[in-house]
Amino acid sequence: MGIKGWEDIRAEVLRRIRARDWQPGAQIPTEEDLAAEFGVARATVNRALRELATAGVLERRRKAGTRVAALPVRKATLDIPVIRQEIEARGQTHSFQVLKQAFLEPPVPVASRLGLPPGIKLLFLETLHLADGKPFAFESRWLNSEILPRPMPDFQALSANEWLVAHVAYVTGDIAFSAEGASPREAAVLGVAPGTALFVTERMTWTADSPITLVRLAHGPGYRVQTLV
Amino acid sequence: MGIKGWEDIRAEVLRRIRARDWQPGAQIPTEEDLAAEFGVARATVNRALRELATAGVLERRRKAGTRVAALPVRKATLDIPVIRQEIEARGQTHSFQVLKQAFLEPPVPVASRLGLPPGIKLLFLETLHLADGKPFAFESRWLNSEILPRPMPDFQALSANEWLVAHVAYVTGDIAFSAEGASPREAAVLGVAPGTALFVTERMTWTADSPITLVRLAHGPGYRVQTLV
DNA sequence: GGGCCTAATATGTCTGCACATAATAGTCGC
DNA sequence: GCGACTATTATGTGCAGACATATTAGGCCC
Repeated sequence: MGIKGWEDIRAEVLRRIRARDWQPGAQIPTEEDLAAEFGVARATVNRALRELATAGVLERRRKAGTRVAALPVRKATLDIPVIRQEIEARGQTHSFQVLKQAFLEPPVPVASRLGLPPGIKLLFLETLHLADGKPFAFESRWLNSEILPRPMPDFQALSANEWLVAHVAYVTGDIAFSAEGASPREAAVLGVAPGTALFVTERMTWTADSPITLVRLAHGPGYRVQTLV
Repeated sequence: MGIKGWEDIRAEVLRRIRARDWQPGAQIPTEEDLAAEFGVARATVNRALRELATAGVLERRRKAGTRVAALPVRKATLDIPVIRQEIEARGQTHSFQVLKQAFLEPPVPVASRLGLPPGIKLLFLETLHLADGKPFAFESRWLNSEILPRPMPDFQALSANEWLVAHVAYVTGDIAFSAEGASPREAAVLGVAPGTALFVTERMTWTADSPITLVRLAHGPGYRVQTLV
């Protein structure tokens, strides 16, 4: 029984917060005090409190101490899997069709978001992803062609996303979600009425030096992104 | 110069992965080897690799060692702020109107998602959130009335969300995002055309023992949820 | 080869100590 | 009282060593 490890300490601290022993905004005892109370080393308490701080439950500042977050900015973590995995996880079969592939000059907003000077040509790909043969998501991708090898990979055979994951350096990037009405083209491709609410995911990725790709994924009705906190 | 702390080690490991010195799926040296190479303690390497593992870049298993994630399931963290903070962060002023407040029997899906037997009455609130006086989001909330004090707080004065944050034990919950067409009522309240694509956030929260609230927030056009990885 | 047990091994965690760092609280001079 | 400096303090990080635990690899028997 009793407190055994940092996870127990995290649980106990959470319990006290939930039980309102420690109220939002209030200061909690120092690491040293807690370490003494639980009979563990300070490093162990530190680990537990640090985890709670990155989860947004606690706010910590040197010298000022640790307090319970007053307005808990909930930090939700989402898993963003590769689209094939996402479909297969539902027990469906993934397939895709490349609808368009061309070197184009990107519109100015795209170029500027990628940090590229206007006038450079990028590889533009339009892909329809299917789950069990039914339209699942419509992908439009701008791809920095400088990172591609010669000859170019065959994106008809392996989706651009998976090729990138396997062959290009691991990337950082940001993701944005929004809702948009289906354009006539999107409506036709996805088989829905124009104006239908689509869930749109936009991802931009880059390496340290250069941008890689800007993807827009439009998902048909019924699509949800879910989080378990 | 040189490696100084766990953050430097994390950066160096990331660099090697990006440079494809260590390829996706490949095994990387053990903590002990890396500690020797960098001239630090194993605990320091452990800290760096652990962070990369929780970020989804590495996969670690006891005895089996550490390898670069083959299909990096990107883990994105989102900040879910209180709506007032969200609006004020844009430099706008938040206000809200309670459009409806009543004790109602919830529809079966709502009751079952909250884990409540059918027939129980819940407090139902409809609130319109405004940013600089313009409609920002439409909130529909089912609230477990058992957790409310007598007399009931005045939700016309303080939004239900903020009252909960301040007065109810810290909660866990899950969040889901989707896109939906505006119902006639939502369209009227938000001042958009019916069928307009709305970005919908659904949150359910509960304490250890009992459910607290189920909220549906419908955001007007232009709303985005963004992540910095 | 198949199945079971055992040893080896990499990560996971803890301790006790130390020093670094940021930020507050207090002190001093005026 | 005010401003600048200094001391104090809580957290942040580091180290070396130890033991725990999960999992694999190898050996053994059949």
